[in-house]
Amino acid sequence: MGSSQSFNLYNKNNNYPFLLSTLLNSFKAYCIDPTPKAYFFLIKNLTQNSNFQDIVHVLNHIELNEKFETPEFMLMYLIRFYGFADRVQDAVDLFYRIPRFRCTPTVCSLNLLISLLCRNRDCLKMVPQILLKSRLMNIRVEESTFRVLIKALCRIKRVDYALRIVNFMIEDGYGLDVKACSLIVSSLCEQIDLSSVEALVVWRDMRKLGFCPDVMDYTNMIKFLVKQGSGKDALNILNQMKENGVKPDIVCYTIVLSGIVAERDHVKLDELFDEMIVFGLVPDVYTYNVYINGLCKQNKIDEAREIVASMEELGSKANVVTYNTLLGAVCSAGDLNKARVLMKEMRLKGIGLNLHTYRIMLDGFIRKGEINEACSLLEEMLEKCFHPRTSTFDDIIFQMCQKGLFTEALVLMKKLVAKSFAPGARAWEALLLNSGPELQYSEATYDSLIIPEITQLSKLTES
DNA sequence: TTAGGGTTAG
Repeated sequence: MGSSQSFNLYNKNNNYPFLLSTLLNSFKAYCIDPTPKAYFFLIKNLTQNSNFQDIVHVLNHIELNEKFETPEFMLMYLIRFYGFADRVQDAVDLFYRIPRFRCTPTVCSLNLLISLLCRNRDCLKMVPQILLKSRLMNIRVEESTFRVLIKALCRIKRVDYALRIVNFMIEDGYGLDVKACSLIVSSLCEQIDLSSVEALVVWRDMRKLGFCPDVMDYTNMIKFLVKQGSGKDALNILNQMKENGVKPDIVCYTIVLSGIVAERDHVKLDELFDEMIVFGLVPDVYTYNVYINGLCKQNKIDEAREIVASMEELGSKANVVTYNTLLGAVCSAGDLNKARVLMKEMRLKGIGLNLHTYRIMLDGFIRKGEINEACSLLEEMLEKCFHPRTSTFDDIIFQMCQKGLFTEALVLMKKLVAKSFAPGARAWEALLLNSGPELQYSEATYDSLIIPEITQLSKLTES
């Protein structure tokens, strides 16, 4: 589109695109040569309008008709532009062509090109070739280049290769790249297939290479281990940290504590919490939430409530997570009265209920067969545009039908379908099974409610 | 030296 437009604007005398000939003419009028800056202005204008064709003309012109050394940043600007416009081949071609603009390419262009190629799995294959060719172009590869590669390898989940590059760098006399090591640790959490054992090997190898992790590195490592369910390993890393004179902070402790809670090591939980206090760290709402969760897992709900009271006295306000934790415990203990009190408390404190609050409460009410409350909660939830689980609909409708609340169940069903929610087979089955003659609803109800409902549902499930 | 990084949920 842009090309046909610019074609009309071509100057008939010199066959240059309009903007280029305008630039050349205005400089000619003052009897001076166009400067690289002027070309850069032109190029920026053309990229803003994605005028690819005219860019080609301008580049050809600079290459063939100008004498100045083109500043590298100008060409880098274009390489980046091509990269982000998904014209990777153009970016690569321009990179190889840099010397023809009387410009000496540096590692900056190389790093830029590699980072662009690393954005895409297919383009990544071009990287080795580029690295080889860049040597012929006399570009000196730097630590920064390796870092770009390491980042890319971490992103495509090849920590092993990333670590190999770290090793190559050391063999090549670059020394240990601390930033690269940090990069590797911080990418651990995104490595889905990596086991905690493998991660610990990577960690140990880097330590052997002389890597001195900082708080952030330790925290990332601990986070990974906890995520993998290795709370004990996380605790070991915390101890390593202390031995190495790096002070764990509240975030660090909070993550380890959550790992300990997950392992249900309640003795250790108390020990570590106390240790943290002794070290002078002040727990915040995150820490308290983890601790409260630990207490709830032990069914110590009253103790948990005491903690909530005391944490508020100490200045950290309970939040929706605190209450969801308590509600979850109370509901699974089947103590709906306590749950009702807690909900009231939340509303009084102005703590907004979130998706999880509703899900926890609904599960609690449904399990106890409190269908009326479940229904009004469901309505409230839908008004706030939170999505209940399909099984929740099914449970409610199933129980309504069992209690003979057939008409109510149909009304609810209608509401749900109108909101494009698709209840599961169990809900429909319950409705249909209850539509026997003993329930004595009219044929008109059947025709006006059930049939259209089923028709709509089948459409929903098809799409 | 600073921030960043952290909490619940079948």
